[in-house]
Amino acid sequence: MNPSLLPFKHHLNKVIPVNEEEFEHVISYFSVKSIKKKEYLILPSQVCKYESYILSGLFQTAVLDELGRLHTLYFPHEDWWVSDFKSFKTGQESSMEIVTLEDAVLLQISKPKLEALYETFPKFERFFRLLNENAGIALQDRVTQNFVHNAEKRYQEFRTKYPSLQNRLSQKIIASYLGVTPEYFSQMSKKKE
Amino acid sequence: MNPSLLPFKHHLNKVIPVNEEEFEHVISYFSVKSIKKKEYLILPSQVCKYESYILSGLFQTAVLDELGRLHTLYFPHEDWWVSDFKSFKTGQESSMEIVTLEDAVLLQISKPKLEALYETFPKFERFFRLLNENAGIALQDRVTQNFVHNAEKRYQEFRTKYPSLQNRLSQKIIASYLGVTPEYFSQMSKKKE
DNA sequence: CGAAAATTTGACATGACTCAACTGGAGTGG
DNA sequence: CCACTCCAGTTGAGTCATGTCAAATTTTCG
Repeated sequence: MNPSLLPFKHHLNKVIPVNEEEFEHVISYFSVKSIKKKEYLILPSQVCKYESYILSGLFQTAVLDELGRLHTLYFPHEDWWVSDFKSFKTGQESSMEIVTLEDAVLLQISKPKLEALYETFPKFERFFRLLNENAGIALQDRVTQNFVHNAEKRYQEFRTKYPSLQNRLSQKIIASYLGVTPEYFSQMSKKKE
Repeated sequence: MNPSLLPFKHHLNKVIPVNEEEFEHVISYFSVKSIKKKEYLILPSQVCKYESYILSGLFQTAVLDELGRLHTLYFPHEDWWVSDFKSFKTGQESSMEIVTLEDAVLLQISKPKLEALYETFPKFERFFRLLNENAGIALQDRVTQNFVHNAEKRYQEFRTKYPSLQNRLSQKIIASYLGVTPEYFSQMSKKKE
């Protein structure tokens, strides 16, 4: 087995036990893709054709409002998945953009392949069920946080939750995740020293 | 078969084909529960022990902030599910409250029963995977809406998305869903005539 | 080095909140 | 069936968190 795929094997094994033979079977449904910093994985009005496991790299998934402002939903990074799962599931055009913030390597699976994999390896159905459960919890937490805390507290929460991301992101981009303007974010940070 | 269970059978059949025998098998894992208006299905610091399909009724799922203000996440109603799925999945104490806004009848399944059902009827694994996908999409839409629209537009969206709920909810409760105070909501509605 | 982008700063604007007072049902007990 | 209470809803004055715009400064990176 290609040793660069090891993180993916560990990722699977954290959720469902997979032996060597099964792993070879699963991996045959995926393809490797490299993508450079500042390239787009998805642009609005494209259809999301893949679910992508991130071997390395960092992304920003964001939506654009009518005034041209970008709002960041999350920052998918190594050992997690990236896609517009609404567009992937429904086949509709995406309304979000996904851009690479650091050079990345992905393992991609298309929808037909994924559906075939569910049939040939039913454990994968469970794997994606559990993945979706976790994603749902994270999203619900995000809705809750935005309700319950002001921008300053949200920033604190962000720092304690994702300490490793803090120095990989510009202030402008963190502001767009917190839902405030870069100007306000600047004042806010200054105040706290 | 008890005809009052028909909506549940249709609900399943919309996602996975289930014949009569299979349906009898599935239903044997569930129990019926009736709950009166203003009763609590979950209170903060309780553990959520069931996933509940709603045969009839209307709920409010909400979180309380440090200032004692209630923020509504959603309004589960007939032909959908209600639970604190984070607490259900992890076994941790819930941080939300789920209260009945109208008399309700539920079909409940406990975690051990659900796990047994996944084993005896693997199609159910797929059913819950698809359910979770839809829930994730709905939650992501909610995060997006809150970013992109101000309170007034969010109210318009709410009305077009859930026309049937509008007259079943008080203004105070709608305000807590939109993330504004009842006072501000009142002014906002007045302005729009 | 030079251009473009990120960040900072300050003056001003506004969406939304707070608090308090008032109105008007809805439900309850006598 | 009235009197009473209790919420929901309304209104208005004052305030605060956050946004807007524009200019200055610093950083990034080709």
